Amino acid sequence: MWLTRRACYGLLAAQHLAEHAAEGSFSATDLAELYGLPHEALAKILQRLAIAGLLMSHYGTKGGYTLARDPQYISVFDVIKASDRPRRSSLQSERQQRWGTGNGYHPLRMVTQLVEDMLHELTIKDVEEEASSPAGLSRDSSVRASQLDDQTTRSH
Amino acid sequence: MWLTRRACYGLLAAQHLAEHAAEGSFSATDLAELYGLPHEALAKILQRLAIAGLLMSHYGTKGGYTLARDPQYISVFDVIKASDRPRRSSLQSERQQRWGTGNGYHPLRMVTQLVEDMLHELTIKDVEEEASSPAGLSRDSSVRASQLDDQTTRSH
DNA sequence: TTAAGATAGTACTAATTTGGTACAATTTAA
DNA sequence: TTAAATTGTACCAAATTAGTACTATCTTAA
Repeated sequence: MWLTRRACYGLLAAQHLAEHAAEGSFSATDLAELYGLPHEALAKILQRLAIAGLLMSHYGTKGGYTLARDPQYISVFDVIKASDRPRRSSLQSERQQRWGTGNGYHPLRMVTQLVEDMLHELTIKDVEEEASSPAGLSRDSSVRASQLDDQTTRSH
Repeated sequence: MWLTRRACYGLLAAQHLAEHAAEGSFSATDLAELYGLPHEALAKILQRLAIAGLLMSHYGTKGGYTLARDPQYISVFDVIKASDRPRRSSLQSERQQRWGTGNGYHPLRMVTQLVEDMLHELTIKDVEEEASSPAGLSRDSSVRASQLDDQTTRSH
């Protein structure tokens, strides 16, 4: 519905690196072949993830990318944002002033904020665990639990 | 970050109609002038919301739009979807087959599903209440609570 | 009955974003 | 030194999105 292709590539790569962390680094070529993705496009996204500090890049013949830190400390939000990064063009700023953090129009701010908070709490580890168990959505994830406790202060 | 302009317009209109429900109907012209939005563009979105059954349209000189049902029964997801509606073109279907409900690539499905579920439970009433009280995000909303209970089957 | 003001619907154009490619430079390991 | 990898930039094509114009239809009020 709303995930861009680039965000998908980024999440896919992050998830793969998390799942196969034991096997060392994977190059852009490796990942492109594994998932049938366009090589150059994927490479550019991996670069962005590396610049954002989410991946570590390794030059040279046996180089490639590995996760920069533990999957549970990499949020889905970070990956999406880094993958889609160069979205800060001329009009975007004007748009942000009117719809984003700016004044007026709170209702929209609320909606975006809510989604962003959720994506912020969701980690690559959660995604990777989900990918392993093909059943319904995550069972144990403390993710939404903690988020919930933050926002709904109801007696329980 | 991800809300389209049309979705913003739609949410804005829905929120306004919810907040000023007592004042009767508002025409596209009314809303466009109130918020400084392009008239024709807004009108088209209001039409879509009406077609989707979220708004009721009233012809004639003193016509306009009103909410079709109580704000607490209109989800943000519905409004966004109706506002952006004609997104079912050729490539979209191919894209959905690869990234959506289709096979492989679960991790992405999980993320989108999670967000959609949240937007599904979030209602215009929640948004409207938030707009009224400029404090932090909603306190009482049973929204995420129910969602949580659905998805995390942990002993409690 | 008529005119005004509103929605309904279609077609079209422009702008922006997105997806993808190409290529040169740099770095590392064998 | 050479091959294989990342880095970085520039660019193009396609798709989506935003917006405009115009006509038809309907309802109310004068």
